[in-house]
Amino acid sequence: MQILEGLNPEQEKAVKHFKGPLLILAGAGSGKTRVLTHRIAYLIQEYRVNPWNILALTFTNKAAGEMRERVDTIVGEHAGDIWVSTFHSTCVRILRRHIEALGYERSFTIYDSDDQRALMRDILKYLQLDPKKYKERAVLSAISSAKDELISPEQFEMRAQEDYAKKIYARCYREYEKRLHDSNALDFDDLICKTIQLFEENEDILSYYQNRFRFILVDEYQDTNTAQFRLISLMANTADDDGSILHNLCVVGDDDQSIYKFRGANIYNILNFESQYPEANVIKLEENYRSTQNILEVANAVIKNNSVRKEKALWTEKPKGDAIYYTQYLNEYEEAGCIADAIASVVSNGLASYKDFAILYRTNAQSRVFEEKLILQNIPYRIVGAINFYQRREIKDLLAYLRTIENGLDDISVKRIINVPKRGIGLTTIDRITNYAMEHETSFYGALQNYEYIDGISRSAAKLGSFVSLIESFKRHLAAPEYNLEDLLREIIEETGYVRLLKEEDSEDAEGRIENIEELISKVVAYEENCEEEPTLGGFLEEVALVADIDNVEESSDIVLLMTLHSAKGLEFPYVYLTGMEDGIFPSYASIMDDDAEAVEEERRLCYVGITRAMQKLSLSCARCRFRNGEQQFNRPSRFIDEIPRYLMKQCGGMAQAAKNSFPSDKFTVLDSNSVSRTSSTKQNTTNYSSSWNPTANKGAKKGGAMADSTSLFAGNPYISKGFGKNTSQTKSSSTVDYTVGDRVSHVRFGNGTVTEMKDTGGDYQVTVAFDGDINRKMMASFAKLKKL
DNA sequence: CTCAAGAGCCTTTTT
DNA sequence: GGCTCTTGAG
Repeated sequence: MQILEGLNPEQEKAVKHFKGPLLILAGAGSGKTRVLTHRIAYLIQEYRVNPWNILALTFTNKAAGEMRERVDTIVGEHAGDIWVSTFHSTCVRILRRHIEALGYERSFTIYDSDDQRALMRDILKYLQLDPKKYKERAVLSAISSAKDELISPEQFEMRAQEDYAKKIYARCYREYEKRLHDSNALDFDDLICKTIQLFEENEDILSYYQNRFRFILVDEYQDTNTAQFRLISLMANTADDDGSILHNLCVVGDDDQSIYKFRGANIYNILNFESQYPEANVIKLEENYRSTQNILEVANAVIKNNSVRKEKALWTEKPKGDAIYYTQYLNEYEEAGCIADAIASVVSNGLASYKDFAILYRTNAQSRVFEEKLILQNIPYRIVGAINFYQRREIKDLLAYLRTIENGLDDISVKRIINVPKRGIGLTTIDRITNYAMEHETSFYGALQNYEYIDGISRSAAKLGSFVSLIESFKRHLAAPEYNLEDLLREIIEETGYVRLLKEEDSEDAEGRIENIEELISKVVAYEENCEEEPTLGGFLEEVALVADIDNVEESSDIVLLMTLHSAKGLEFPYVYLTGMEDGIFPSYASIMDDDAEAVEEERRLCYVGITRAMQKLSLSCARCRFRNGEQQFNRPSRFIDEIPRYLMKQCGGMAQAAKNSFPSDKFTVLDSNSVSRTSSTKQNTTNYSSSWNPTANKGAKKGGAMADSTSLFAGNPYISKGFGKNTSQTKSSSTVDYTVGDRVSHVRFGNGTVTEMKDTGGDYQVTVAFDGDINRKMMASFAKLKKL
């Protein structure tokens, strides 16, 4: 039997399982996608299940696409009938067919977080709430959590009891729901919730889908929230041939990789699966096919500190592999610089190519320094996440035109473009139109169409009129046969002068925007060409609304990837840099301060995810200080570093001495050069700092040699490379500072000032200077290069 | 109505 | 440090 070939006994058991609920606890790198795809193939070929009856759910389009591809190759014919897609796309597909039953039109718009914020801003203004006390984000996140837990505005209000703030939230929630409905729009959470509502209120529709999806498979089950669980359990209620009810539900997940609590993910969905479905089979996949033994040992050592988890231990038949590298740098610039150097060096030695590397960090804000240093080294890279292509201003503007054409009730989109590009329609006019719309219970665009009847806008009337006729002409043209979406988009750009105005700006910024717009045009063209059904404006907008940045990462391009740990889930790389390993960064300050002790456990799971991305080499790093929110911050190494057994780690970088001085009470003791050579017996001696740690020195090393291989990963510390020798602490010891509190000093950039404070931070001074002109600055003595006057 | 400068907030993570 | 929103002058 070909389908079972190459599977281990546990995997085979999972693939062969037929009816009834199945929980597969799949550790990182244990081949879960393989099990899912082979299981689908087995269902079809061995159990004669109609492909049409299979639904596979994932969280990202990328995961769905990969599964689709693999299923297609094993299943071959009729694979297209299998429904493989994300939760959100699945729901949109269902809603596009049936949403009229809920009082929406099929052309509904999907609001992203920017739209949600714009809408909430309007609402807070309308309810005349103090914007200092009630923040859009806070209100929206309360609403989102409520929706994830399937709590309606009415239930929310009841629960608020006498809590004043909660009652206000409840009012916002209710108004928000009303406005979404009036705008014929759904937010991300609604896609799931409205589908549930549809099923619960329409038994015929539900039973259609129950019959259709006789076998349901869910990937990354640990990330499902309460609503998603409800959705799945509603559908997975299939009447068997003998009339008995079956739950043909196969979920795959790893509780140790549950990292989306902030998005409502309920880890107890996976922890309690067996009590929800007492008849469930449970299979554990613990053999890892991805990482070396050392990497796995580190991962296990960290994750075992969590109390809320199912006991399991990953193992592998792979060799021990390299030690895990750990370096404490002076600051984030040194960290990024050394990593960039190291990558350049490994690649130029032909040991790996750019695409083998990933730089991971906790927050998107950390990416900038890496970007800077990679550019310096001419290393091709791509930052994943940060700003999604479709969130860029110029793209959202043009999409707002398209959305206005598709769904005129979408007030947020109409308001976005009514004065973009500038048409001389100001805030006062917009407010008047809004009021008119309220009074006459019509949409903003509806009011706009009646502009002649609105009081007090005489001066802008002509402008409003031409805006309306512009939109109407777009609509008319689109209705014409032979006229396609590309024509429409080009016409919008032409008629509004959007690109022309950008060209007149003649700035670098504008140039980038024009490039993005060209990219958008090609995305429209690609959609029209690849679309499986008849391409429509609604179809395009839907596709665009549901893509994540990670979905657009192409495997073929040879570039270094930079991304958050969250984005990295599900990916693997030969070389992984886990950066910013500092208490306060990772685990985040918020999680450390959280009343709920489980908050740090979630961070630890995130750390586990990061570690298990690495196939061959894993490097951990932190910085003693870094800039955050405009000021310098000092952090001790992450508590997760403490949790890693020392014998697995190879301490790198010349900061050993400084680190020791700086954190004498830390549990983690920095290795000295002797213990480095002792613990790294599997490798050649690497204690000769001055030669082997210098990336330029490595260029002369024999290609593929163990030394170049293992040491070049860390380019070490700039003081050494620059030839200062081993006495690192000398270069910034107190002896070089000839000023003290009260002295007048001068700085290259900030000019003259007076020293107001000096703190010994272990090997260096943190100096606070009051510069003339009322600027106070904290800086490190070793970098500030202050001159005594 | 538009533009420029200043204030304030932010940074935990995203479909 | 940077982005967005507010404020005030033209």
